[in-house]
Amino acid sequence: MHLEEVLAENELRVTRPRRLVWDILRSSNDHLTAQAIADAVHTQDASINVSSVYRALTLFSELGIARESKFGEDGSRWEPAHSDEMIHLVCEKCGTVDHHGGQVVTRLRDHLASDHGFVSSNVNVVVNGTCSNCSAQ
Amino acid sequence: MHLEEVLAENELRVTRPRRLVWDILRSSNDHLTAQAIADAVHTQDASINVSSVYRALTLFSELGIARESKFGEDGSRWEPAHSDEMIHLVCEKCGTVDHHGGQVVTRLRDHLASDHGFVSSNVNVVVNGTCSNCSAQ
DNA sequence: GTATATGCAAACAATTTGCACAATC
DNA sequence: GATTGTGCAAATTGTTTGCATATAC
Repeated sequence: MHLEEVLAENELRVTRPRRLVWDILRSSNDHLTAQAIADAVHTQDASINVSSVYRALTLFSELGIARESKFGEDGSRWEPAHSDEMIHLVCEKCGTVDHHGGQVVTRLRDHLASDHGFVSSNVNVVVNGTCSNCSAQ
Repeated sequence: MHLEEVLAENELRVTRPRRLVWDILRSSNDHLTAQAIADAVHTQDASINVSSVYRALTLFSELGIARESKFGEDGSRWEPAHSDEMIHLVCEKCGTVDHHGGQVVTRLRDHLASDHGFVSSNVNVVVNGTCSNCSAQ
């Protein structure tokens, strides 16, 4: 997916802050906080402000190309919007956040729609627990 | 479940703030924000401070009798910890938050444990979308 | 009576906003 | 060149904390 296109389609401009935020979002497979993104942006261009990072993230979310999840400490986490929704597995021991897409979410959506008439636009699953690594010890 | 017992078991004291916060949590079937709880507490005893509300909620969560969920605006939401975990259905049109317990969560936990070795302690599912009422219009 | 909890006010942290200037199209 | 986006600094909002006092046991 090209940022340029999405922005152009909506008559929005391609700016350096937006470019950098997007590249960082895409290249990381973690769920980054706005602050972490801002820090990463900063290593490439120290003149870019946190508020621009927030504005970019909010915009991307409205455009449907990024998603916000709330879990853990330190505020919201951000990730590029994948076509299949993600389950976040947060290990309480080592702190690792793993993701895990798949049919579980799809089945949940189907179930809610058919049996409860609830049409879901956005599913957010956060599971706290102990990952297999830490269980083994 | 009696607050008294749980507190006594842990050699903690039954105080007016804790009593009121607990009663409000139990009597509401909404997911209340700390502020909403503080407001409700205030109608009964205006001398009770927000910080005591936060302290009570944090304590209840540590004791396993309350649960924190992060969704929507205005910070975390709180509810009494039910034996079966809840799915939160947040309607984007009317703002209603419905809950919906059941096997979906249980099945998810089983799946994660058996197929991925992830032992879940706490599952939090937030689904945004349109409720049946609003879809009908 | 003693330890634990509280109220208060101040500190913190995440996020938002108004505005003059800068950069994109 | 017009308009949209940015940096900055200040405002907001949710939450936490240190400390002297009050309260439950």
